[in-house]
Amino acid sequence: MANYAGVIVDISLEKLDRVFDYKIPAHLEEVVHPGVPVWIPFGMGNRRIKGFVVSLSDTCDYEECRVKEIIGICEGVIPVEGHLIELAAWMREKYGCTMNQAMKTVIPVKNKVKEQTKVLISLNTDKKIVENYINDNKRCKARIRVLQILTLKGTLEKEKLLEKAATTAATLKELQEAGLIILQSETIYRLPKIAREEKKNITLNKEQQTILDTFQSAYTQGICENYLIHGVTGSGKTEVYMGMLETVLKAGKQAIVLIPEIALTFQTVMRFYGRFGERVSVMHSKMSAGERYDQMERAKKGEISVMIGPRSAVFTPFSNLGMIIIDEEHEGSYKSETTPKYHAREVAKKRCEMSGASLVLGSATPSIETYFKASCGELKLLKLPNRIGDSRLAAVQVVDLRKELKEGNRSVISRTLRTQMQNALDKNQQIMLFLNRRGHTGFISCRSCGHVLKCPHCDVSLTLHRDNKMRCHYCGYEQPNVKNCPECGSPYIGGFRAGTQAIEEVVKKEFPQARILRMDMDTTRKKGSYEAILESFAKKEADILIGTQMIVKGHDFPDVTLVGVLLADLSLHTSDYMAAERTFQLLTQAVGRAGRGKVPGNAVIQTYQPEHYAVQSAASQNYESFYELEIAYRDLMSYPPMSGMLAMLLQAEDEALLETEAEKIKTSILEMEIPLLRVTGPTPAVISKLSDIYRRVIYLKHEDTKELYKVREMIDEAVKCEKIRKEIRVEFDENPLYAY
DNA sequence: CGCTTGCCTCTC
DNA sequence: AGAGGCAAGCGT
Repeated sequence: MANYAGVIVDISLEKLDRVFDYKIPAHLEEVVHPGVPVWIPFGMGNRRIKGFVVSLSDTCDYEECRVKEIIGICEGVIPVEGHLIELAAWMREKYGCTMNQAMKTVIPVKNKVKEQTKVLISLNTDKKIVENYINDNKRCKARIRVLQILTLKGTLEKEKLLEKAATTAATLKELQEAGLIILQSETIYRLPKIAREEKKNITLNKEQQTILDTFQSAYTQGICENYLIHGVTGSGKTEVYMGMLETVLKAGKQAIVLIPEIALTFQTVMRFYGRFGERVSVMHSKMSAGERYDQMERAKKGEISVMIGPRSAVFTPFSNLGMIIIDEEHEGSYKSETTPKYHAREVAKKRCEMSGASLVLGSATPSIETYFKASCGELKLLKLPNRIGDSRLAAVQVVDLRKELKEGNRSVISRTLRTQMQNALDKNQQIMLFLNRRGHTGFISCRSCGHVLKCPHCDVSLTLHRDNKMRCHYCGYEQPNVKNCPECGSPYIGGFRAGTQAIEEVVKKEFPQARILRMDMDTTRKKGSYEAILESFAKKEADILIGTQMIVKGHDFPDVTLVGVLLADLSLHTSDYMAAERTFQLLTQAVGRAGRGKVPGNAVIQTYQPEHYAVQSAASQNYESFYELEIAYRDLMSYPPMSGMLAMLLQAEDEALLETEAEKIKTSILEMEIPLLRVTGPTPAVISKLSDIYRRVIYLKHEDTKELYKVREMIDEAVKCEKIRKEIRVEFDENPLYAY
């Protein structure tokens, strides 16, 4: 029996980021294991602090007489088994955070958060009594409206009912007192109980079945492989996931399904729920910590076998994990923005490795990194090249906006797009217009020839700053702004200013008879409005939906036959190396929205750079051709995945100090004399000043990520022994998704 | 001369 | 993080 426990204290501080030994009192011997949260006396005052047991031992390396005893087990925190502790240790190494930070990400902690509930209202009596009541109380118009709606719809949410009946809570109270309706509170995350009718036998097509067979035969032989399912939009990946899940569940194991944003794929969730019923649980991204905790607890207790959720669901404490599925694996939301800046894909891979589970990645547009791994054989590539049923991929046309301008059309809508829109409207079909705007990173491009000003050293777009200078955010290169295009001399060169509002106005003017919905940050600010807009569009209450990225994902609209991408260039020139990849993904997903039903779809991509390979490959829906060109670019420029990249963000209030210290840090890195290490910067970050704190970035590149970790270690050490002024805050990010 | 005040150290 | 230790700062 172990006498001592190694404990990590719940204080996120580098100096305390180590294991402390504690005695295990006899009465706790049975319950103290690695992963168990405990109360411990800490410091001179013996204040009661939370800690996590990470190891057990018979001896201790510390003066026996000074070792204190564990007070007790900490309730309200789910203890996890050793695997997750190991995972936390791995995260500490990989992402350079403290053990405590890693533990906190891995272990679900209960916070006292007010329980979010919604009130459901339904009729209490049979229709006769209601009818009588209506007849007896003809004057009470509001009450009658409420009753009529309820007779029609059954159960409704309080807010919705009030809105529909155009009345207030007072009416409901009176009805409740009269005993005609019942109000019941329900925790908001609980999914509506839906009929299991969806459990109809789904027949897989040949391609789907082949993939499933491959998986099954390996799985039943106990071989756990990692897979990438590359399936075009609408190829029925979800059905394959379901088949795989069934195999895993049959083997008595549990599975985690990661999806980018729960709200976006509500339909998908319902399908899983319909098929596996009570064994499934869901974690909302909007769920409170307490609600997430409840779900985690259910998982720990073994009440459920499948957890569906966003990136944090990767830590679901299943003890017998058989598989992790990551749907839309290319999505950026799988990477955490806060320390530890982990990528769910990497964590999932590690977790699968540890518990002998299979990893299944799926996407229509896999990230370059993943596809690269697949081509190296690290992942087994499975393909679904065709859509299911008789729906076909949309026919895509690329419109050259330079030509359009030359021929006198200065509208945001090209003549081709206008004609197609008119066609669709005439046929009573729906249209989606998509503006792939991302931030206002002010790149400069030529309207005449499409030329974009780029950094001669880094091959990313230069960004225009207020001082009218153009800068590269990787290396700090700068040059004055230009008046004429350096390629063709045209004066029509400048930045873009386009918003969904402006476009809505243009469309209104051109198609006054069409009903238009707009979806962007402004119109979706209010809670629930996001779903409301999509629902309204699905019900065909509008002909045209105009929106940003958010309209591309999830949700099938079978009546959408035309998709227009208004300005493909917008995402093409965000100033980082992933711009082309992101553009290709967005365009492919956008184009994939068209023709999901029986009528074949059309798509129009408008751009000033029709020859760009991201545009070309998206138009021809050819992932492989895009990949080949993109990986060559990454290779040439030593960007990930061909090389490891580490962003180092330096922040301070004093700009001058920051500048000198940043230079010093760079020098000290260079003094390490790591062969083949490339260091760029320091350069002002994209957001060079944030709430009065100045920001500089240094980028490090090396083929071997271990060399980059060495640099990080050196800097961490320098921070610890204050070789780096403590006014400077240092933060690291491995393979950053966006430029800092 | 003694008491407040702010930095430094240590925490099993 | 937070409590105790210790030396510089200030008031009687």
